[in-house]
Amino acid sequence: MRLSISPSRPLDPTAHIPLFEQLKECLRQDILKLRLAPGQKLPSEQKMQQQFGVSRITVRQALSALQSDGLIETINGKGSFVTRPANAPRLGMLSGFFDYMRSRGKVAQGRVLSVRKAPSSKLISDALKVPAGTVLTTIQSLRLVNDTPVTVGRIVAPCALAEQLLQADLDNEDVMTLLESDCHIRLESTHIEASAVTAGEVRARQLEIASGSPLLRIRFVPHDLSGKALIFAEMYFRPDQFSYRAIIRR
Amino acid sequence: MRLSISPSRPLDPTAHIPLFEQLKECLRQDILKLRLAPGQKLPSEQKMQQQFGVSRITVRQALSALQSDGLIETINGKGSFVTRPANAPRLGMLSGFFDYMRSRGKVAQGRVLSVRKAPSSKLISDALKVPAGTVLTTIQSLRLVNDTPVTVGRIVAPCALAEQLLQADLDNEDVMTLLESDCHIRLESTHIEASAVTAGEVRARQLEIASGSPLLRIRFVPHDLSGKALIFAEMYFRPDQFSYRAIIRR
DNA sequence: CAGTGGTCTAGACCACTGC
DNA sequence: CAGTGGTCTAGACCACTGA
Repeated sequence: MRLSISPSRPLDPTAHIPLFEQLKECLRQDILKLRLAPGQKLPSEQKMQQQFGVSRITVRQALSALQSDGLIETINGKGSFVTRPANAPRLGMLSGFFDYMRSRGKVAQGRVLSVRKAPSSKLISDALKVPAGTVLTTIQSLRLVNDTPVTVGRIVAPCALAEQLLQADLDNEDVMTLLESDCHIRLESTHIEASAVTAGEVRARQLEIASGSPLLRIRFVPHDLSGKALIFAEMYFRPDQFSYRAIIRR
Repeated sequence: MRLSISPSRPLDPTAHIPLFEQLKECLRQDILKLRLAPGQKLPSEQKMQQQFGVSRITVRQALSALQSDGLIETINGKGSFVTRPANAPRLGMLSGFFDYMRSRGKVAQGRVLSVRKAPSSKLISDALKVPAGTVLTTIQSLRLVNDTPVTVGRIVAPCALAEQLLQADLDNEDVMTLLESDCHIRLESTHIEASAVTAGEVRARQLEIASGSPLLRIRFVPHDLSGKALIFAEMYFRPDQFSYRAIIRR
């Protein structure tokens, strides 16, 4: 049996970095690099004391920090476990469009309209912090609830990531959920911008409303734990069918 | 010298509640009830050890919990201090409308249009969790940036709180900021709903746009640390002048 | 029952602050 | 310099889990 943890004694008491920080960072890397997979049990506190040659309080200090970062959860009498990305708190309602609708007994469906590769515009390369003109994949999609169109939008992502998303169940799950569950990415924060626009000819037809109607536009850019922007998503909502809700803490 | 803390020995080792929890709750109450004012220094860890008869680690466990709740901040070599509400992290951009505009070199002004008392509608009594028909005060206001109208909206609040807000500088500061700084309320979370609507005659005239233009509507309901809803605010923004931005973590 | 995390103690050394 | 928080140790007892 091998609960793999990096080298048994990576800690350097002479460094100017606290031991518990070193231990935390060590475990953090194990988790991010999937050496410790989601759901997996960490070694017991006693094991870590011996393995790293530190006191229990130091071990617990590291675990406590990881816990408040949402990377692990500890259960009394059982142990500490790597959290599954899907367990992470919801990023506003946006990550739960499908969940939200389904929980209200509505039938939600998605449909990919088109997939294209093209050099990125300035708006998007700024948001994703890639050089202007980088070739990115754009996925256009439509979502319906009870056969009524609710939102059209696009996801712009690096081609490799877009491939992964397209192989996943983009028709029945939210992008944010897929990033976590299928792409094994842990989201740290999401930048959101909300505005209102007038529906043009194309979007009006897609959403089955009169051209000139108001639409709620939401752009969101999720970032992973290292702070990297992952995708640029832009959705246009029929305001009579959906409003965006979020709870912002502190 | 009197660094007042509730009774010197409120802790009950025989209770089924951890000592650090009891100490935390004790300090928390002191802070919420303003026995410890914002900015004030807490007794040193050593003092608290003696005063409450617990070990230093237990004291630190309580302080650490208060710190992650945002109630205190500790500074090496100086001590722990009650955070000033204004120091609390911003609740999205909404709490910083004026700050945001000013930081971009724009001149932002507010203007109270009207103040009225009336029984609350269902929408609002649901949001504030007060009985339907409770008499509340509604404050209508307009905000301009560089003499261009940007947003009209209303704040609905219990009459006592509305009085406090009206006596404060509602023309130059955000409601959320005033709740913290002038009303000494600590905000814990804010529920936000964003949608898009068509400007009617009245709002179109107020915002100096064509009737029928799209408007961004944002409703927000801030809650204090005890979970009580404080006010109901609804703002209509000209989307060409302002878009709502927020960062949602984890 | 053994293994696990939850809580707590007493005591130590260090780095930082301000006088 | 004294006072403060930051880190760390060794050891203890408890409550919870699962075989």
